[in-house]
Amino acid sequence: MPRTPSVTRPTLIDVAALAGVDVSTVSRVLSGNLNQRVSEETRQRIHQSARQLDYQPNITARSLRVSRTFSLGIAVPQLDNPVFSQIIVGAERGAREHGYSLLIAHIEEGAADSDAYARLASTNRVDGLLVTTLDDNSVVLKAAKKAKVPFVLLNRSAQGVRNSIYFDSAAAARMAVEHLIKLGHRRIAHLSGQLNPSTGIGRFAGYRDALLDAGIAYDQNLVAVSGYTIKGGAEAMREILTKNKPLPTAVFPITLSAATGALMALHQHGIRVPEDMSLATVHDGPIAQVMYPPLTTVQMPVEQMGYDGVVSLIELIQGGRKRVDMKMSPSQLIIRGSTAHPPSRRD
Amino acid sequence: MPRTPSVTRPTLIDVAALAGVDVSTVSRVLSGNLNQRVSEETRQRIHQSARQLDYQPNITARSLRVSRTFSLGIAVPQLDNPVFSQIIVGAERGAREHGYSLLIAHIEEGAADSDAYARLASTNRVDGLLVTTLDDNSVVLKAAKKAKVPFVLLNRSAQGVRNSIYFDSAAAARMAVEHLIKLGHRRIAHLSGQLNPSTGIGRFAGYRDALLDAGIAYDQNLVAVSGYTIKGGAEAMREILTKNKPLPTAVFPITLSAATGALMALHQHGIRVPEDMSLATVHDGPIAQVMYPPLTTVQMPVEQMGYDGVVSLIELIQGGRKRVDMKMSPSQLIIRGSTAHPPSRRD
DNA sequence: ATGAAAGCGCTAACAT
DNA sequence: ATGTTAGCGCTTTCAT
Repeated sequence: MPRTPSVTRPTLIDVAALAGVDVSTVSRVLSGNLNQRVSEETRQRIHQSARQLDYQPNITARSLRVSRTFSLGIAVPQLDNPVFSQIIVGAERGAREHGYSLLIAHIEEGAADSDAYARLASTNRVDGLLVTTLDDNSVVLKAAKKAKVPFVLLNRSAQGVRNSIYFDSAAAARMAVEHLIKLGHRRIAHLSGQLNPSTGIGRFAGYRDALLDAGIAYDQNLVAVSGYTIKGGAEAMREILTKNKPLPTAVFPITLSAATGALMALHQHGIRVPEDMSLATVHDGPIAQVMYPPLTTVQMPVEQMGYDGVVSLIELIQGGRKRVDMKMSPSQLIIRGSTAHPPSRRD
Repeated sequence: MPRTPSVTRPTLIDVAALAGVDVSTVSRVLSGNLNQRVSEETRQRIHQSARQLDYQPNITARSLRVSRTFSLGIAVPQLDNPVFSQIIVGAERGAREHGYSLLIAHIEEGAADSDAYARLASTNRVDGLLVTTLDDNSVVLKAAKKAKVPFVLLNRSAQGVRNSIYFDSAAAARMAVEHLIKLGHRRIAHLSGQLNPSTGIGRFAGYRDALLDAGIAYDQNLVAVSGYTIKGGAEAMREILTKNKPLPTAVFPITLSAATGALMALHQHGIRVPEDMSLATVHDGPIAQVMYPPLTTVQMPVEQMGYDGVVSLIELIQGGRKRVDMKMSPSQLIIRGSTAHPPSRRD
C-alpha cells in the first residue's frame, strides 16, 4: 500500500511553487478578494494548482494574521427548550453563510458559571457573542460585558445593553388573548413569567390590555407564575384549577413550554381541551402541531432571530454597524384545535 | 473619561518585559506545563505580572504553532430532540473540562449538506469530529471519513467505522418489555425505528426476544414504524389502534420522542394511560417526568455518552488511544405512572 | 501585475 | 535555570 506522499497539508507555498508564482500572488487570488489586479492567466493557473493539490486554507494562520477568529460564541442556559434550539439553528445558518463558525457554551444551571462568556472570549476564541438568558440574569449580562467583544442580547432587551433583538411580546400576547375573547371567553387565566421587565411583563401587559379593551375586569386569581418550563406550566395550571371554583374557560400560558405542561395538567384532571377549556399561547414549534389537541399559537420568528442575531453581530464586528435594536413582530396567529367557543356563551 | 491605555491585548512580550525575563520563560511558566525547570522566584514574578496585566493567552497563535485548534466539531441532524441536546450538553462539558471548545454544525434535513463535516474539518477548524446521524446515513459517514480528522460515531455503530459509542439497545428494550410482561401484559405493541442495523434492529430484537422468552407469539400487526419523531410516534400509534380490533394492552415506543407522540394520540382517542393501555419506553429525560402520566422508561446515559465521546476523541487526537468501541448499558428502569396491570388479567 | 519581506503571538529546539 | 532563535501559514505593505 503506497504511503501518503505527505503528512502535512499543502500550503500557499506549495500552490505557489506549482503555479510558478509568489505566495503573495496566490494569497491575492485565493483570499477571494476580487478586484485585486491579477492577470486572468495567472489567476487560472493558480486556481488550477490549488485544485490539483486540494488546497484548503489554514484558518488559524489567517486568524493570527488578521486578528480575527471568524468564530462566534453562543451561550445558552438550557438546550432542551425549543426557543434555544431554534435560536441555535438560525444562528448556525447565519454564521455558516457568512464564513463564521459557531461555538456553543452551555451555562450550567445556577452555577456562578456565567464566566462561560469569559471562557469563550477571554482566550480570544471568538470575535463576538450571542447572549441568551432565561431570567434577566444580570450576572450573565455583566459577564458578557466583561468579555470585551461585541455581543448581542437575544430574546429580550435590558437596561444598559445597547445591542439586542427581542420580540414585541405585548403584541403577541394581545393577539392570543384577543382571539380567545373573540371566541366568547371572558374568564381567561394566564400562566405568567417571572414578571420581570421584559418578556414576562410584556406578555402580561398584552394579556391585561386585551382584557381591558374588552371591558373584562382583571382578576388576580386567574394569574399564576409558571416561568418557562414544562414543569412550571403544569404546576401553575394546577394552581389555577385549585384556586378558582367556577373554572376559567380559557388559559393563556406565556410560552410553548408552559403550554405543554398546562396541557398535561388538564389531561390529568380530565378537563377536555377545547370543549371544557381553550388554550392559546405564544411561540410556535413542531411540537405544537403534534400535541393533542394541536395548539393555537402566535408564531414567533425565533429561528429568524438567531439568524438576524449573528448577521447583526457580524456587522458590529466588522464596524459596519454601531448599534442593534430590533423589535421583532409576531408573524401571525395559527388557529389549531386547542381553542373553541366556551362551553356556554353566557358569562 | 480616560482612554483605555492600549487597544491591543497584552502578549507574552508585555508580561516578559514587566517581569524582566525572556518570553520563552514566560511561556514555560504560563503554558501550565509543570516540571519545567523554572526557579520558584521567577515563577512567582511572572504570575504576578500576568495577573497585573490581565494577560490572556492568544489561542490562535498557540494553535498555529502547535498545529492543533483545541476545538472539536459536532454535527447534529436535529436540535429539537432530547437525544441530541443531551449529547451536546455532555460533549460541551467534556470539552470545556479538557480545554477544548465545541463547534456546532446543524445538518439541514435532506440536503446533500453532509459536507457539514467537510466545512468543519477541511479548513482546519477542528481537531476532531463527533458524528451523529438519525438513520444510518452513509452519506454522513462518508463525509466524516473524508474529513481526515479522527471522528467518533455516537449513538450507534456502523460497518467500517472504527470509533463509536453506542447503547446496548437490545438490553434496554428487553428491560422495558419484560417490565410490561411482568405486569401481566401479553399483547404488547411496538413502535419501531427504521429497522436498520443498529438502534432500530437492536430494540426490535430486545422486544422480540423478551416476548419469546415469555412464550408470547410475535404478531406483526402489533408493530408499526414510527421513526424517532413525535409526529412519527403519533402516526404509528394511530396505525396500531386502527389495525388491531381487540386493542393491545401495552405499547413500547422505541424512544422518548415516539412515546410523546404516542401518548398524544392515545389522549386523542380517549384511551386512558395506564388504565386502558400501559406505555413504557427507552431514554429518560426531563419531559418524561412532567407528561401526564409520567413515563415509565429505561434510563440511558445519553449525556454521559456525549461526555465520553469527547474524552475518547481527545485521547484519539493525542495519540493515547487507537480505537473507541464502547457499548453503554442502560442504567435502570424508572417506573412511573404510565404502566400498570392490564385491564383484565385474562389474555 | 507580481515579488520581497515583515510579522501576527506563540512554542520548542538549541544554546548557554 | 534562563535566553536566543526559528518558524507555524497567512496577509499586507512596499517595492519593482
